[in-house]
Amino acid sequence: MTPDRRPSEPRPADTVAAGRPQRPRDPQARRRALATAVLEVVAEVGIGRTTHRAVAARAGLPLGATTYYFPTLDDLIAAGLRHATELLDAELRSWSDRLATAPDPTAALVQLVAAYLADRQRATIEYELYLAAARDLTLRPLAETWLHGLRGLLEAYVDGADAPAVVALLDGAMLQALVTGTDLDTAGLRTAVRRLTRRPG
Amino acid sequence: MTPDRRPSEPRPADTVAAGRPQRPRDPQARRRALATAVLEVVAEVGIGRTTHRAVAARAGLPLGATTYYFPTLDDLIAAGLRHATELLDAELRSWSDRLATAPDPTAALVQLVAAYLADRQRATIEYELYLAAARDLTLRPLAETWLHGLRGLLEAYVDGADAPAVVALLDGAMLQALVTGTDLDTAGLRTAVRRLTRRPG
DNA sequence: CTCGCTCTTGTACATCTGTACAAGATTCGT
DNA sequence: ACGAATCTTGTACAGATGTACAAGAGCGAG
Repeated sequence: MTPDRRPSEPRPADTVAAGRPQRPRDPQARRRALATAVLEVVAEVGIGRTTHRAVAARAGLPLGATTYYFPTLDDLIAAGLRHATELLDAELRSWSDRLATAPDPTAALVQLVAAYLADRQRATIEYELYLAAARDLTLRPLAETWLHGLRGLLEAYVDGADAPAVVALLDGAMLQALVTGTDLDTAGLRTAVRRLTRRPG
Repeated sequence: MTPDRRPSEPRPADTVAAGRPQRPRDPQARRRALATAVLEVVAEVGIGRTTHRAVAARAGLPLGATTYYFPTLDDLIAAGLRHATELLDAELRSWSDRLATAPDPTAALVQLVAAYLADRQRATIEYELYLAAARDLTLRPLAETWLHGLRGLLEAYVDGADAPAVVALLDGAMLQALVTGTDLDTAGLRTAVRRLTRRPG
């Protein structure tokens, strides 16, 4: 991963490449393209098998572009992570808007969860990154964005003390759906959420 | 991963190594040592970065031992997976015994979950494999062992229709504890489980 | 224009990886 | 005893990988 390298005196011009065609400059677009490509590669092969070359190929860019913008592989993956966090943030904001205008927030919430799972690939990436946070502290921000964001979202609708359990329930239900490849049991989930949020007599 | 290899005529004796000391033979022990080493390596670096050499080093065996018993890397990792499945099976059986004699099954269940999480490393591995099942069908058996095992376990104590929700809740709670590195909120989990299992009036 | 900066691309290379395999060591049936 | 099967270990090698870097292209300031 980070092999030792003995200091070598500057190599002589190894190769003289002839006049090269170049695509127009657009650093911002390249950064974005690389970040989203990271997520796609992670979705396919997992974080551990994500490589510079796979990302470059996926983004349709030469290998050198990856190391130019993200000097190290960790930087590259971190860029993907940052992008995922932004996507998640946006997702949570849209959930917030949706819930605010729903007549039955519980039903709407379960509906949102089901819709989220419809994009299997994206959900898989985010859960993979989420779980990887158990090992890699760099990934904690994503986990916290999700957990705290969802928890904060719920606190507008249910007793604050109940929110953690509801989040756990939803998280577990999503995890199971992903892992088994089955669809979410929306009806069951709705009644479970209602039970968790009904104030005890 | 599986590079093409042109058929090469048998290489001449590349090297002549002198008389080598050998450890006593014990194939079964080696298979076991390799399988558990796989799990340890997976816990540290994830499935994707698990290599023959890392496993061999962790098991204290020479590289050749890995390929002798498990010809391919997939075989090696599958062996770890099989081992994990057995561990999980045993764990579930022990839970079953424990619950059978508990005066308050709900409290006992939450206690078992907390105890399970005490071994962070092991829990992390199993959840990583669990989630990896979302991408890799080979890993489904582990996921199903856990899901169905736990669900079946619960059905002795709660209404069958409530079991899935309780499993989801517990799964989500464990995932969150792993991901955030915090301890389980056992009190909150107990009341949540009770709410999910209390028959509606 | 020309200098100097940023961006683009191709390529080099040390190291790691999966896997093959030869040469010994041990065990066991005969 | 002895030969075959099994196990152990070291080593080889082709390909993949992270990263460095040189050569060139585009572009703005003076």
